[in-house]
Amino acid sequence: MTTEDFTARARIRDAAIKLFTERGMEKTSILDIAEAAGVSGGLIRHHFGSKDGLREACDTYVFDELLKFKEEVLAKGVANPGFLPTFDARQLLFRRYMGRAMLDGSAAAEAQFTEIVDGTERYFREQGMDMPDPRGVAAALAAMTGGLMILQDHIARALGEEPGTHEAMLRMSMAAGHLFMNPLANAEVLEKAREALAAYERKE
Amino acid sequence: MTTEDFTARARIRDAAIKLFTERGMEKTSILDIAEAAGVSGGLIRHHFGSKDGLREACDTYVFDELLKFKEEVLAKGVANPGFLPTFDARQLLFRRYMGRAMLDGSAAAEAQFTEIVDGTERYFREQGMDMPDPRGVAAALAAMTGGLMILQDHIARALGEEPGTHEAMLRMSMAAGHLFMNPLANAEVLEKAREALAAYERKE
DNA sequence: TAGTCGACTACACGCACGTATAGGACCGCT
DNA sequence: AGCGGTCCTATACGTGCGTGTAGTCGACTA
Repeated sequence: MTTEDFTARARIRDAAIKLFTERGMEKTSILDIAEAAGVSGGLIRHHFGSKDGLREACDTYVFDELLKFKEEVLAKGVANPGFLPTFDARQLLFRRYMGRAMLDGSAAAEAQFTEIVDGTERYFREQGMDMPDPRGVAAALAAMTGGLMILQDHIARALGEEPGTHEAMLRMSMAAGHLFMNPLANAEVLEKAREALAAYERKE
Repeated sequence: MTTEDFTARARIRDAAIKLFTERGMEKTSILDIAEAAGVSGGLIRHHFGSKDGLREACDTYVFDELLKFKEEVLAKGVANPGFLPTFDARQLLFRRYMGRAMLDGSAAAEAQFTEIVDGTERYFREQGMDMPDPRGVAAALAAMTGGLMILQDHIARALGEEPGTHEAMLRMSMAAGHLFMNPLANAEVLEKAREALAAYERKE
């Protein structure tokens, strides 16, 4: 966290990121953002040209911030492949934003996804991890962690926890960690999955 | 697949599910759906009352269809816990629809998520699988598979495959299968994750 | 033939929202 | 003082879209 930025432009951007994340792009009007940022609607146009311009600015900002954080972590020597639990509220928000942005089809979000996959694949190879399709696994992993981010409120609700709370995040992270560190399927289930796949192959 | 339903009502519902899934609820107008279904906009209102009514109808329909499929699978004696690969196009569409619906915050989608978590947790217990927080793991698993569904186009793109094709789905499924059946982290990474978590715990 | 009912269309209303414009307040410069 | 530029507000415009209404057509009933 550098020095706080209290300019109207920054306030608008932050409010937009928050509201876009919570409600989605379409359900958030410029006036909503203006109100949340304590400015007039016109000022948003002045600074960002249009709603789409604001969205692009948010995309690249979030993208850059996440990249910065990643480099920071790497500089510390922690070989973080992207799936370790992170609790920083700001970063959680940004990851969620990216999740939504991917659904709305933003260029920056697509680039971000590819970037994550690239990095994870590289990590797999550097660690000398043995798997049949490293890039495929990296992509699946990125989507899964994306699902955790995007659906975190639903997870909390299903667990009877208050969404966004410390407890909910902790429990989710521990559960995800468990999944990543323990094989889920036993031999029997594995065999059934193989059969199902083979049946499909035969049919088409 | 039972006998096809070619009534205007069914055509509207199917078109709505398709467009809602592809573009999202907000970006799809009633007129778009009407055109896709080959009817007038007014007829949608006649049958479903409002756009929200149409959305609810879609929700419950998709919900029911997925439930039917699940029962079908269970009747066949396949102990499918919900994370085995499924390639049926219709079902894939429905799962994706649910993923989007969860983000838009629909009551039916929330119920569906909880239902999946319930079923998965029950499965864990029936199989006697040993884990510290079965419900937490079930919820995380549901969110992860949800992420795979929702972000499947991005996965395909990152893999250089055409979205929605046989190859893309197969590769994604195999990769996901690999993740579920093999521990991802080695002892070193595991230790680092623990440290990160402990550091967070100390701070807050 | 007359009457009713559901399926369906055409069309107009009203509102919300993105966009555009004009102008005021404040600041730095000469 | 005068001037230009930037930040910011207030307000008006256009339009896309959900909604409401009126009305047509065909099937069924008596």
